[in-house]
Amino acid sequence: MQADSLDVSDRLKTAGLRPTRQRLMLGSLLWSGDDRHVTAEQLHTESREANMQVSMATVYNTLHQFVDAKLLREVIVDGGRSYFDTNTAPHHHFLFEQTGHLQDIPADQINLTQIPLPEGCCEKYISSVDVIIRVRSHEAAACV
Amino acid sequence: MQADSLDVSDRLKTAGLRPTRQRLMLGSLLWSGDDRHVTAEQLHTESREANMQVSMATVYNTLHQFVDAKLLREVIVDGGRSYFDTNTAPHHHFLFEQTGHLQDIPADQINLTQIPLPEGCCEKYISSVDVIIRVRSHEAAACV
DNA sequence: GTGTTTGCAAAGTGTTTGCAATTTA
DNA sequence: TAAATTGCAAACACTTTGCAAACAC
Repeated sequence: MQADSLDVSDRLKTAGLRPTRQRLMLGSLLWSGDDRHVTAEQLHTESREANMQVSMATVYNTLHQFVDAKLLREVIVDGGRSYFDTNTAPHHHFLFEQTGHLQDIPADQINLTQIPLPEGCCEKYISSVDVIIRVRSHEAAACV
Repeated sequence: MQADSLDVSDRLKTAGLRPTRQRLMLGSLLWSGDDRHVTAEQLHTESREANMQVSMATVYNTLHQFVDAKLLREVIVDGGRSYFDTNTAPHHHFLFEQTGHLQDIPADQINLTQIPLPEGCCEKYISSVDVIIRVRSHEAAACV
């Protein structure tokens, strides 16, 4: 599951993005483990912790380039901040309200075979169906 | 379906909110017709058009008081702006991406009888299940 | 070398807040 | 009159942008 920097480089090239120092580093932070949900702020902090200088502007620009290139998906669950999700396959999310953390829900765990369509619209105009299950308590909630 | 100002006044009193000039006016804009999805900006514009002076700060404060009092529901579908939904019953939304408009989907049109739960969590910790169906084309899209 | 990318600082957007003046009960 | 509410202006958090310097190919 570990994606080394060669993979990141290839990924960028395939997407038509030059493998610059900054993109390689942000990409390796994003893709060197399990699927993640990060904010621009978090990623910026991580890159500073890794002693790699990247400006906030570049973090934002890069994240959006990755989204445009379908290397990431943007998830909006609360006003103010965007999450960037390394899982680009269709799926859904738990949102833990206390912490703001997201957790993936595989698409097949939610039955959405019969979605409604608005007046005069057909399936091919649906760009996505997003389900967010908001969880009041914290992640490891004991269920009484 | 028309809610006159007496209704608004009653609604506010029941919710424990004093029926001030501003709340009565915003309430009557919100509740004098079909269910609506408005932004703070829109509501502020509407109140100015009705020749009623209300400050932006008061629009925001009032909307949040209404949300806290369960007279409204806040819907977040894109970063930056919040929508306030006069339909407080459980339901879902179409989001028309071109216009940013929302349209209600009655809860019973989407089958969500078997929702998954995160590790160590039970139904009673679920505060809501929100489905957003994003529609690429405009509202009156002809389907070829 | 040429076009792309970066990073700073400034501007932008939507929202929240402190506090004095006003209004409500 | 006492407590709640309003509105201004300033502060806020997050994000975007213009442009000169740095970089990749």
